[in-house]
Amino acid sequence: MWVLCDINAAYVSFCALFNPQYNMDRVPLGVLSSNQGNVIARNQAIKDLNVKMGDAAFNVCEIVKHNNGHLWGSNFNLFGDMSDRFHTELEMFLFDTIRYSVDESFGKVDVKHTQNLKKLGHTIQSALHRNVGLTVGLGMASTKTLAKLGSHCAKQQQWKAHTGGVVVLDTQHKVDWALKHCPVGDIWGVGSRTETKLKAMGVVTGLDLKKLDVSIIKQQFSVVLARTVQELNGINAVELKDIQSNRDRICVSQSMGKAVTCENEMMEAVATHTTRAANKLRRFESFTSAITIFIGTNSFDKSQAQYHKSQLIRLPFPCADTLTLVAYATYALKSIFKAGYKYKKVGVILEQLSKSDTEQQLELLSDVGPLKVDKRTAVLDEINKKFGQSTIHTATEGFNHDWRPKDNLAPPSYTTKLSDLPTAKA
DNA sequence: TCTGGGGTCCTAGGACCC
DNA sequence: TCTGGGGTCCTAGGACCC
Repeated sequence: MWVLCDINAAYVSFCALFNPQYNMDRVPLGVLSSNQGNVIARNQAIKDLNVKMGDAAFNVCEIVKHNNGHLWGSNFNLFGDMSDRFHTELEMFLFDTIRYSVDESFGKVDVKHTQNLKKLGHTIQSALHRNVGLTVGLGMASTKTLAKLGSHCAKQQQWKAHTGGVVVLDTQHKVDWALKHCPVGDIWGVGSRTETKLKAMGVVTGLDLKKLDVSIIKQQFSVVLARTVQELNGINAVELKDIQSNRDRICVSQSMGKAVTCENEMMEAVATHTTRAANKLRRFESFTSAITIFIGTNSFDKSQAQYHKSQLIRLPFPCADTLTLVAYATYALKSIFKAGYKYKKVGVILEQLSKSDTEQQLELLSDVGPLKVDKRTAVLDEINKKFGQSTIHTATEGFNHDWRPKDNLAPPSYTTKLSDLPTAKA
C-alpha cells in the first residue's frame, strides 16, 4: 500500500511550535508570502474567520488582530529545517519513501506484515506529534493518487471526528465512496484548466473521472491525465522525483521589497542570488553548463511601463565556482538591463547540470582536466561554514541590500545557527 | 496599500540530418 | 502541374504540483 503523509497547516505549525502563547487549536494564525503581501498558510481558526489563501495581508490584518490572532512572515531556513525533521522521523516507519514536498511524503507499508493499517497511521501520527511537535494526516491506498485522495478525505472537517486524520482506502467500496464525494477538481493532477474542460463534458466527481475511457482521455486531454485515470482504477502509473534527488535545474529568485531602478542595486541582487544558487549547486555536488538571468517589472501594476527579459549564457565548460558564475551573471544582466524601468523581480536559473564524478564531457583540444571546485571557492565555503553564511562574499553583492523583501514579521531561525538569523539585529 | 518561490513533465514546432 | 520519407535535437510554452 502507498501511504501519503502530510503536515496540517505546515508553515503555521512551524511558527506556532516556538510560540506556545498562540494555541494552534483556538487562535487564528497565518503565514505571509515572502514580501509579506499575501496569506499563504492558515490554521483552522483563521479559516473560520473567512481568511482565504492568497488574501492581501492589509485586507485581513484588522480582523486577525481583532480576534487576537497572529500573522508571521516567511523564514525558509526555519521551514526547511523543520521539514527535514518531519521527513527523517517519518522515514522510520515507511520504506521506498519519496520526499515529495516540504510537507508531504509518500512511502509504502507491507500489508502482509501490518495487520491494522489504521492503527499504524495513528502510531505514526503520535510519533510525529511527540518527537517533532507536528500534526499530520495520512491517506493509504493501492496507488499514489488514491493515497492522496485518502489524505484529502482525512482533512475534511466534517469527517474529522470519524477519521481522526487517517483514511485507509483498502476496498473498492471505500475507494468509490471517497471518489463520489470528491469534486473532480480536487483530484491530484486535475488543475483548473482540466477541471473546466471536464465539467463541460459532465464529469463532476472523481468517480465520473475514474469511469472514463483511458484512450479517449489520451486523445482529448493528455497522457498525464490518462495516468491519473489509471491510478484511480488501482493501476500504478505516476512516477515522482524526490525533492532531494538530482534536479534538472536550480532556480533562485525573489520579488524585491521596493521598485528598483538603479543598475548597481540590480547587480547586487543578481550577485546575491547567483551566490545562493552556486551554494545549492555544490551541495548537490553538481556543475552547471548554462546560466539564465531574468528580470521584470511589476506585472500587476498596469499603470507602469512593462519590461520582462531573460538572457541565457552557455558556459564554455561545466562550472560550480561562485566567482566565475557571478561574473557571467553580471555580464548577462548588463546585456538586458534597460534604464528607466521600475524593476520588481530578478532571478537566476542554473541548467544542464552534471555530476562531478560522472557525466562530464571534457574538451578535446584543451588541457583542462577533470573539473574540481576552484580553490578560492573552496576556501570561501570553508570560512563561511566555520564563521557563518556570508562572512566572506563578493563585493558585487553589496552591503545594504535595500532591495531585500520585507521580512520584519518573519520568525527567527530557531533551529539553526545564530548567524542564519534573517537580520543581524534579530 | 497586496499579488511567493520553488519545481516537474509533456507537446508542438522549427531547424537540421540523410 | 509537382514537390520523399524517414529521423533527431532543441526550445518555448502550457499544465500541473506544493
